[in-house]
Amino acid sequence: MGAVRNTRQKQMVYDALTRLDHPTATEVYERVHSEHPTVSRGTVFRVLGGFAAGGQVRRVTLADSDTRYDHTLEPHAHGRCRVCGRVCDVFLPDFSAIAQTARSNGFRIDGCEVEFYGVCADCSQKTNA
Amino acid sequence: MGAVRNTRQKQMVYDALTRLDHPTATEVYERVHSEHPTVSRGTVFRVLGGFAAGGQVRRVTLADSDTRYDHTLEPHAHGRCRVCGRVCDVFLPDFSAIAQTARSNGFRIDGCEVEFYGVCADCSQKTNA
DNA sequence: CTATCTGCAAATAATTTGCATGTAC
DNA sequence: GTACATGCAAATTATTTGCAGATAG
Repeated sequence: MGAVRNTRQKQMVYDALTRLDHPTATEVYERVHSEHPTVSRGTVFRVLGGFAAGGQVRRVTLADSDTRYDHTLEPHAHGRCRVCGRVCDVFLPDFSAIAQTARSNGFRIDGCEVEFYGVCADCSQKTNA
Repeated sequence: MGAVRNTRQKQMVYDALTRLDHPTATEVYERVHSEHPTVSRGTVFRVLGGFAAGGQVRRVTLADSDTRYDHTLEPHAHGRCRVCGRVCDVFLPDFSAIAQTARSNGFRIDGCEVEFYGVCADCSQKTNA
């Protein structure tokens, strides 16, 4: 009981996730569905939810948009470009100093989600050219 | 043209916001509506959106929940307690080191939203008591 | 006065869910 | 064979929007 099964749909969802850039569930659905029209919306949402619960993918909630999914598990923050809207990965130095400050506020940190706003490398280049 | 007007509804929404702890738009609506049944859902959503656009309040998007609103404008991060679910304010040391690291990734930071997960002071105390 | 705002109710849009059928193991 | 997974379509839920009447300045 409780055994998670490996299905074609799960493989297709995971595959689409790796080919897309921080997609929403609907974007994953559209990608999978365009290639395999029998796959349903409900399945894509359920599969992504299962992946997130199982830790195979990371669920990302950023401001002003739907829930996104990220196949990169290495801890990292996200940057939202104010010009093109793209979501970029931002790797950070370690958080020990922050965790310590938070602890002095009484909050014991064991995980985090960080979203930065700014301008991505591509847009920065175009603007300054 | 474009002048923003001061209305009773806006005052009530702002007042409810300050009395609630990181509420969702629906929670603000329920609070306002319970005291003034004529105020509509649409108005509360519109007023909160206007406040956020005007910078009078901060819109906060955290994982696994609806959009929340925060009347505290001083820059700060949020902690989500894994025990009681409460959203706590977490004030951070300055981000200059992080901003510099991000810049070396090509992303120019000009704002951020941070959510930490962990255990809040109250729950920490109860657990260890 | 008149541009902005509000109330209402209908429209959107993301996500969830019930149920009968399909299929991994 | 059987428990878990899927497809479908309906249900939920947060949020948005059109429009006619109300009101702030």
